[in-house]
Amino acid sequence: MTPRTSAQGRSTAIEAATTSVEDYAKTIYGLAEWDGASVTASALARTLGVSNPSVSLMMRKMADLGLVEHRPYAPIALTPAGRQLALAMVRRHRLIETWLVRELGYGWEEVHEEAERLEHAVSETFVDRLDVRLGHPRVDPHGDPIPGPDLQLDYPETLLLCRVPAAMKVRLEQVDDAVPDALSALDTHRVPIGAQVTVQATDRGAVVLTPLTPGGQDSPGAPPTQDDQSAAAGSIRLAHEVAHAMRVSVVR
Amino acid sequence: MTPRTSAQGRSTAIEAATTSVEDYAKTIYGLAEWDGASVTASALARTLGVSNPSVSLMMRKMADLGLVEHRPYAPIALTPAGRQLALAMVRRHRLIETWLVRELGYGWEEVHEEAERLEHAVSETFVDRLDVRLGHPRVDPHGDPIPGPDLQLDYPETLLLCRVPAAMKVRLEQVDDAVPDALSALDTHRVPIGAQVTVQATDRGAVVLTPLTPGGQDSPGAPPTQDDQSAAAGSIRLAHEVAHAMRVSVVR
DNA sequence: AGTATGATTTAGGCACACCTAAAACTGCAA
DNA sequence: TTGCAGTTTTAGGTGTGCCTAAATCATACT
Repeated sequence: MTPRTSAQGRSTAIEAATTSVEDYAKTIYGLAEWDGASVTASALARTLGVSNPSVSLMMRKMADLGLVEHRPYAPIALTPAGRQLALAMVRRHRLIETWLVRELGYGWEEVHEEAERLEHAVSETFVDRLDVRLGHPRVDPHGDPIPGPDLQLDYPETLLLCRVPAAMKVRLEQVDDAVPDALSALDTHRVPIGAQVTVQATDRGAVVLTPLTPGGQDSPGAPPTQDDQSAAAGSIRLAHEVAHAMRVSVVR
Repeated sequence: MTPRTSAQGRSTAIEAATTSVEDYAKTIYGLAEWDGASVTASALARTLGVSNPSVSLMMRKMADLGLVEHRPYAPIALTPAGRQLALAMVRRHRLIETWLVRELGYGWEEVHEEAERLEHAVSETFVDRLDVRLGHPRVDPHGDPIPGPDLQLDYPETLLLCRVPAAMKVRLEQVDDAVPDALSALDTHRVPIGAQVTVQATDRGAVVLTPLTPGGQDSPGAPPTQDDQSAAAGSIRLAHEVAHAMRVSVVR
């Protein structure tokens, strides 16, 4: 897609961002935010589904644009401008997802792909009006916090579920909408965002847990399904990949 | 934008359409539909804001894709597949515009640009759900008919306003949403879609007319503005360009 | 018929974003 | 300390879509 053309070109670099640049910024931010680790070129390549050389070239370009800090062979970090861009994209993405679920009847597992395309096509005006219409939501359907119009983002203190020690009582706060397996796991075990669970055991990243708030939001008409063995036993096993896609807060 | 990737690749050429191809198809269709004339390469270039050679190259590509009929130096016509693609884009565009006006508080003069970008980003699923939510509207806020899910399009028999002979009584049916001057002319003179007018005189495409249904949909609180001279006299002059952007039906 | 005028196509380039293959660098370990 | 394995960058190439400049075609007019 061509660069975003705006009436008043205030932030130069951010206005000049192409679809690709927007995706890179968002992904760098996501990796840093989610894992709290330093972002390597190859992690970025893996996440974006492109080759390492492509990342290398793009990092040079984005460094020239003043969006990333990057000395050769060193890890990658966003500059303040880059973080601005990333947060703007996150805001778009999460508002769009909220809208798709609330008003267009999408399931929470369907919205990611659609939002991924739409976020590059909408104007600032659009985002602001959507925000008003939705009543300035603070989190999206996956529990992910939505940056405000000033791009400020406040979120509760959370841990990656895969890093929670055994025997801890926690509340499910967020799921990564880009990991379908995580979404479907929560769906099939009827564990909604906000549910409390106890971590029973951990096994090299994989997690076994028990729901405390029973049944979640079982729809009134639907009888409890008996066809799920682990749910029947009250104990759920999540693969590392899946547990890595969830964030929880500690319950005192 | 990259080609539209679909789960089941049924119509090959249509699924492989890039944003540019979609725009070309839509524009060719628009020129043919609106004017009823044969579409030349340079008219296409002018409308799309690209150079003639670009059109030439793209026509070869779209001919290879089976979307247009084009022998060198001859006018351009869509194939049935090309028409399908164009109608699908028109459907998207008009449904999105309807939604922006109805639910996001956009003015009818703001929606074109936004829809122009969104129409390339949304999925078929999105369009269908939007259609349902809006209650299967048959026309958009500019009076333009919206193709159904089967891409069938039925519209009333209309004339370009700039071709209406003098002394004829007509009803305003459609405005071209891509012509801001036409939209603002109707706004300032308070002539809504559906209004009846008499064509007073024509002057090489320019048109002078008198409203018959007075006042249009004046908002109750707003007193009739006195600051418009021609409207006060009950007689409105539209430049050719503007009159060419409107379609009317004959009132018996 | 002959030519000028405008429409159209070919030729040659540029920017973006991606790729594979090969070279260069880093840092850990024998 | 030297070597090796993995990471990262450079080199060279592809596809899309656009551009300007130059050649070609079609036609309308003298």
